Amino acid sequence: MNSAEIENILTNKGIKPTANRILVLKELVRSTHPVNLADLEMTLVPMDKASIFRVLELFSEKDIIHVIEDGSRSLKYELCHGKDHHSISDQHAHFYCEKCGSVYCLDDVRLPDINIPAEYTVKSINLMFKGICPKCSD
Amino acid sequence: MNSAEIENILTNKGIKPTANRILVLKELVRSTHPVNLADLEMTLVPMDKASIFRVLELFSEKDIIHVIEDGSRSLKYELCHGKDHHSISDQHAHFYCEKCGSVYCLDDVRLPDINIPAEYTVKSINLMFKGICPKCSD
DNA sequence: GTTCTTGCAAAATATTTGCAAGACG
DNA sequence: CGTCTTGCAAATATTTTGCAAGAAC
Repeated sequence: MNSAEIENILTNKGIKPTANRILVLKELVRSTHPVNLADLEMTLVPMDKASIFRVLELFSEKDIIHVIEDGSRSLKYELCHGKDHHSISDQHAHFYCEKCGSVYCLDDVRLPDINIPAEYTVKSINLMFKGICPKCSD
Repeated sequence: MNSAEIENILTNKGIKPTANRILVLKELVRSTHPVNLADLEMTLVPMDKASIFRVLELFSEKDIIHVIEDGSRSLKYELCHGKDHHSISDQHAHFYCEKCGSVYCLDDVRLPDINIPAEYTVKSINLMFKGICPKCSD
């Protein structure tokens, strides 16, 4: 994905494409795993933690990224993969390895049918499996 | 559930039933919603936060309780309901209200079929819906 | 010049550990 | 005694906010 495409995503969501926002989005596009704030802080060295945080907050509001709670005691962020970069159906399951701390996307695990009472307005879904990953069980 | 039964649960799991542990377990039995450390700290006033924490840690290891991450930025604890006070199938979905912070147990939502690769050892599952609860959408 | 964005510093929130005193057997 | 448990205090880890300087338009 080139810079023009990155900027398009932002503009389409009504976000002004500042340098910092492009940096963060580029990094999220590049990432194959969900990443946390500390990860991004290391990758985007010139940028301040608080600024990264605020960009992520913005992206989350605008449904560009998903926020994942994997039990590692730190939030992880991941690009939405949906065509319009957001939909509940886009949300997929994750596997958190309790040993190495890696998070894997389990694209093949279907989210369950949502048969919860209509009075509940569902905005997002998090399905998290925890245990030991293949690498660590060797 | 009376004190003898509470003590039995502990003894059956190989846990010495100290006064503190009985206190915490009783409170968890009484709770209809998952509770966090701060909740327990208020309910069990004479008891120290660190001690509660360590009891919860122990209970979690011994599969007496589930630890739930609902996105509220604080862990919630809930008694396992399984016959033997633990099984993955016992784990059910939860709904977190982003407005009032309540967590509801959605006993009717089935966990999805676990068709993830066999190389992954699944130890626990967290299925979390987030949005607005009936009370808050009125 | 008014609004939006950024960096620095620090606050706020939660979790987790060190250690010595006390309980238990 | 020796081990396990507890309370107090403090360390850690992360997220989140206040504020002033700077950039954008």
